[in-house]
Amino acid sequence: MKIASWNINSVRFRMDIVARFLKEMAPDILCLQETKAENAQFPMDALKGLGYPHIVINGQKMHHGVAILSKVPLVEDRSHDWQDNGEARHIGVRLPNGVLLENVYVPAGGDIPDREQNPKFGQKLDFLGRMIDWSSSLSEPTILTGDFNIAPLESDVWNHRQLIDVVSHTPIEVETLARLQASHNWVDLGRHFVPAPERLFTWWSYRAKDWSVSDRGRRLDHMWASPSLREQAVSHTVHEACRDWDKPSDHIPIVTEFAF
DNA sequence: ATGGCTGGTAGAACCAGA
Repeated sequence: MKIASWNINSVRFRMDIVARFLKEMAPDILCLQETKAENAQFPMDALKGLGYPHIVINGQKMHHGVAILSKVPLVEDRSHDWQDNGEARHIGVRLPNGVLLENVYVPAGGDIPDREQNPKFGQKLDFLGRMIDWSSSLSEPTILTGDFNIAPLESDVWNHRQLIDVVSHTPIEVETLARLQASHNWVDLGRHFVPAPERLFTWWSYRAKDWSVSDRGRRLDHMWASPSLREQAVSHTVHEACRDWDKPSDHIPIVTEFAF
């Protein structure tokens, strides 16, 4: 089973590349973040028509929003409000084999890496704190994927020294993400298959003149699994070509294949 | 030269992303 995750930055605006990705890569499941659509606006029929009849969504007006598209039945869908303000940033399901799949969109955290000056940064850390509480009591095999908005390792950014004070790579964020990882001994499948310090990015700013020439990327999107699932993960790939498709997202899709 | 852009929404000299 191939499970993909992609911050799509508006699912309606990017239906063409979503369709292209589903046709070319044919994942069994695609987790989307930043769908930017209310539930009533979600392109349900078009996506079902592409061979993904099982769809769960958690959307809101204008911002955020997550969804899971699947070829296989999904059960027990529910969402956690780790942001504690009603924002649509999580949806989770159980797969036919019993494995839990959790799709999360961690808040970006604003510009200034300081709780006092920038409440959004505090919200981001608090969001992760609630995830740690949840993760610490997990007892079932689980896949946690999505846009974590943190690049934890030095080799997860184009320049560690230049980004050390930039939100997404600051020490407090990296430490907090490490506590989340330790709370369930999560396996970081990206680095399981592409060990540091090999280059591995999933996001490039829209502002670069040519994203691939400057290559100022960060690894913000992740696929984590419970330790009991480690041996069932068979590959992990990121699809940089999608960053050059028409009207691209600033994130690229990541795909993990599991032997189930 | 990490903001130089982007989408959604309103109809902004906007907001948020990261």
